[in-house]
Amino acid sequence: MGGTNCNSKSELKKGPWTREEDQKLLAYIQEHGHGSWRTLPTKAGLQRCGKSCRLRWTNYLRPDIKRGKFSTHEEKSIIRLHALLGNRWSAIAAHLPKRTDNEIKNYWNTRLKKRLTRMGIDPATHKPKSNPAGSRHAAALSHMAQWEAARLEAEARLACESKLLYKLPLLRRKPTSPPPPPPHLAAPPPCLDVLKVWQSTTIPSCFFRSPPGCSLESPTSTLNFSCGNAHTVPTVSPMVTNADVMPTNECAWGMGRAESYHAEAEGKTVNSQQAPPDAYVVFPELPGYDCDLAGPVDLAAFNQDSDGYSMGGPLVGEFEDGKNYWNYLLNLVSSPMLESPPVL
DNA sequence: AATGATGCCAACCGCCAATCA
DNA sequence: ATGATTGGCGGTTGGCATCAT
Repeated sequence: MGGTNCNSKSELKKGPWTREEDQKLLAYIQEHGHGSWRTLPTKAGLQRCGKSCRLRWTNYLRPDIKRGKFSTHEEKSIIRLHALLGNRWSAIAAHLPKRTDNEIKNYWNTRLKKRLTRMGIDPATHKPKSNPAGSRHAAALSHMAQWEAARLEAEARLACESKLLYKLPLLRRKPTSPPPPPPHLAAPPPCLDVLKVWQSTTIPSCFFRSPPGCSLESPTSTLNFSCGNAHTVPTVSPMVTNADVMPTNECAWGMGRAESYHAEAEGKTVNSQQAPPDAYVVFPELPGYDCDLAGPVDLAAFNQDSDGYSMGGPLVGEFEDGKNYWNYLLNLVSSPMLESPPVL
């Protein structure tokens, strides 16, 4: 077993790839596509196992891979995505365009994990290891624990509801809406990835069926929330009606019909259109809004950070000067004054 | 300059789930 | 229904580069 088994034939080459091997693999795939990875090495004239070829392609040779230093925003994204998703690198990579899961995993293991550890945060749980009570850090990290608990609760619930949604489309609230798309058109079952909650204020993949013209597809991940080219990452402001809100102990998750959206990229509006008829949005409870959400709600309005990125999350507004929790915490991470561990 | 420690990252390994025959 | 095959994922390792002593 073990995928395209690399152990069965001892004559197969291992170790670093040479330029010649890269060129062979690249040339073959560009001409024929990869097809079956098992048979590819023979056809391409490579003394490698198919699995090795696949990894070399997905992690290194693919033309749509962005390499090099991670930007500050990417770094922030990895941290908060990890807080939401844990070590699900492919899921994280699905939300970082052009980055591979391997690269993100390496970056986390070699840098971000250590940085969090230095701050006294357990990188596995994003909770404080030991912290003096009453400190600003402790307060922040206690919210992190609440967020984590809410995440788990929501994830479990949404996993159940994702099954129901196929049987009970529209949550029994919208009898005039169309049935779910046929299997060949359907997106993956909604909300198994709880990150859609976070995404719902940021990108159109919040729609169960995404609108055209956007993509957050990872070069490696098969978790496909994408729908087109990946040149830009638009900010999308869905308008939601007929929402159901499901409160939990600390926050609430909502689900509503996506009436319309407009997308922005590179600082300007690139389109404005009706949402697909079967598009739905999952979103965190909007602080200050009535849970019944009688009218349309602009999700983009409730939570953006100073960089203009939507931050999402149920804890907005609990911090002074309007900064949301995640932004606050991420600023802690990147703050030079916190390079050393907190004073005990 | 030599050597050991540490950082970094490409690649490998083993497991799992989906698909196929 | 079942076993084999395949592709994908996350954890781990090997080896090179850089830093510290």
